[in-house]
Amino acid sequence: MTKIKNMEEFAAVSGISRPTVSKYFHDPDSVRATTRARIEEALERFDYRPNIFAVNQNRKLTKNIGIVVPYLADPFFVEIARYLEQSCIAAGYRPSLFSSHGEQKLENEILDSLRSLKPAGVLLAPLGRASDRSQIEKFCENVPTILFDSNLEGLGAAFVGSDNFSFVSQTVEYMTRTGEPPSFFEMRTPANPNANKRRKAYIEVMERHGFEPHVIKIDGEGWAFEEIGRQGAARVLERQELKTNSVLCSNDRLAIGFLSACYEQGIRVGRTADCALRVASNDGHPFARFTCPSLTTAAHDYDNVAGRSVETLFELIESGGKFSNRAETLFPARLVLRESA
Amino acid sequence: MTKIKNMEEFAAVSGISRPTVSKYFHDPDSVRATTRARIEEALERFDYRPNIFAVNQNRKLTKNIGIVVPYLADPFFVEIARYLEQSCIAAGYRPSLFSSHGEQKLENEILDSLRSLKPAGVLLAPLGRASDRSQIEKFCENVPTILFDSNLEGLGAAFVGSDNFSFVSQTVEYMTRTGEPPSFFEMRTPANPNANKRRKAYIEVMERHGFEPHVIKIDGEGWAFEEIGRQGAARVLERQELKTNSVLCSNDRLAIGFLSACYEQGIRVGRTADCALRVASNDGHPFARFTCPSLTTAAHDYDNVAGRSVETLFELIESGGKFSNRAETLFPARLVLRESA
DNA sequence: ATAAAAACTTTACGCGCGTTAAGTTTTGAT
DNA sequence: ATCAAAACTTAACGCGCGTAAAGTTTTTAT
Repeated sequence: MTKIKNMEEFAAVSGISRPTVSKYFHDPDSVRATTRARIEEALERFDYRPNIFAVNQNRKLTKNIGIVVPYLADPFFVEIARYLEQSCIAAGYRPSLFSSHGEQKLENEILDSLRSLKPAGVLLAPLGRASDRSQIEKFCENVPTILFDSNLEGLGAAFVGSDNFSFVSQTVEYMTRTGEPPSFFEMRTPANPNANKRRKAYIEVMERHGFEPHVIKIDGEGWAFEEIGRQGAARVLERQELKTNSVLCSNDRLAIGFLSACYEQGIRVGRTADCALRVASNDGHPFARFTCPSLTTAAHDYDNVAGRSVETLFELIESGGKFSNRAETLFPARLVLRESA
Repeated sequence: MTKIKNMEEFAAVSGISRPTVSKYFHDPDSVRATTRARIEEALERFDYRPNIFAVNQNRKLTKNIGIVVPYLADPFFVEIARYLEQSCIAAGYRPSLFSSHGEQKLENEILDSLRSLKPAGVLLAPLGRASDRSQIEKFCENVPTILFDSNLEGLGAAFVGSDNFSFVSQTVEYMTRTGEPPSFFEMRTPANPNANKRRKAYIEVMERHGFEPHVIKIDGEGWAFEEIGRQGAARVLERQELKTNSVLCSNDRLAIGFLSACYEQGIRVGRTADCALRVASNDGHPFARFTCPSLTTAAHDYDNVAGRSVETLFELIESGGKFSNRAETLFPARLVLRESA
């Protein structure tokens, strides 16, 4: 069996002309059934596939899709990325995964190298506060981009994410209904715009129920949320800054740190009578099941956020890269009751 | 300012001929200093960069490097991947990150799509037991590949990983020195060859110290180690199958599940007198700091494993893709003492 | 059966760059 | 100043494929 070097040779052994073979690889349904059969039969005898570099050089639009997440060490983004990758592959695209690892410089570099990939579209979960807004703006002008998870107002052709109000209202209402109203535990300078929306939602829901909001802001920079949460919680607990026996953490990774601090100080967390504190949180982190105690949390609707993101991107690509108006789709959270609250 | 379309135009505005410009982009030091200066000056005035598809089509060897990990939801691999990515970029290569997500089908697909990327080299952490050995073998014949983390005997040009004996001997010796000898807690059918080496090391070290080894094998398939560990531990604890008050988990993710089960059953874990059980583990998982109690573990030497892997790959690339013999480099573990043991 | 439409074939050019060959200029050592 | 080596320039071909144009065959509709 001779090695097939290029489409010319493959066309020869399949008995079909090269332009038709080229058409087939672009879209198998664009050729006659009998032709398709002959090509596919040849495809089984010889393992040929078009040189993607040559293909991408000559097509105006590649089949590449960029997936950018801010922090891959967060299993939440890994989950989302996995779903996005597979949806892209299923639709015949070639996804490439990138993580900004929490750094603006890296995010910019990724956008830069993404540009040269001439992608059909990009799914971008930006860093948020640390993002270089002007760079992302420029990027979105040239490349069809859907923002997800973290919304940068006005940027990208559309945004798909979670409804932060839904997260917080569910957790706050659950906690107040079954116990004392919670304090809100967050970073002083959150990395992510979702955090601000969650704080606002907390205040609004608390006031609506006639409770006085109590926001605890802890110091810390960067994306090492667990450690920041642990140290912040340690201080808060030592100084007894909690007004009630109930805490709502802005996100699960802070909560993981919080629970760690509680354990270290011998403070028993849970909803049972023998516990001194209840802790709930937001995100539905994959590890929330394994904290001690297991973490009550309002979970992202992973499947819908990821699914809608790719759907929207495909629509965008088919629309030629532009939408007439920028839609924002928000999915509500699903409250997951566990032992911590 | 006119837009530069291709190298021809860029050569024109820089006043240098296209072949020389091409040479510059291949290696800036290969042209005369004055020439380099003129090109770089033009580079500042116009933002041009070579079309990577055209470049890759024509170069025998691309500057692409594939990084494949078995399970990205494990932050351990994210850490390694981050280091590998940055080393590749620093060396002028373009890394692409892939995760097999624990599935053989995906691992094979990744190798397949990697082939068409014509990479200069690949850093592959295989699934292990779930890997399709023959597929990986074929792949390694055609693409310069360094295996890391998980060794498949004889495959790849070299292997870089951790010395499992060092992990287990340190943890076992520490535990026996400061308390009772541990039972070994692992999956009956581990996903990874490292697990087997750890078991063997456990048995050897125990026997060397005159203790009877006690291996506890729990059921469970797949890569959801935390949940497998939790359920397995729950059974073990209920049936009181432990011979001593001391457990060594094969890896940190199992240990996270183990600690979770202990907490659920009200079993206090730690090295202090008021604790019923000591639990240690292996890997140095980024979350091990935040378990309750914090997890004593033998940590991978991340930096060295990652650093040596890329170094070896670069050597391999420079050697033309073949080594005369297949070296296996193992780095010892670093024992991290925390509260759990 | 017949004509129009659809799908195909052949031919040929272009994409952007790597690379080579032959000739020219610059460099640096003597 | 002299000359060989080094670095450059011009010219040209090739990579593998997209794609367009013109002509031919097959399909579909009437």
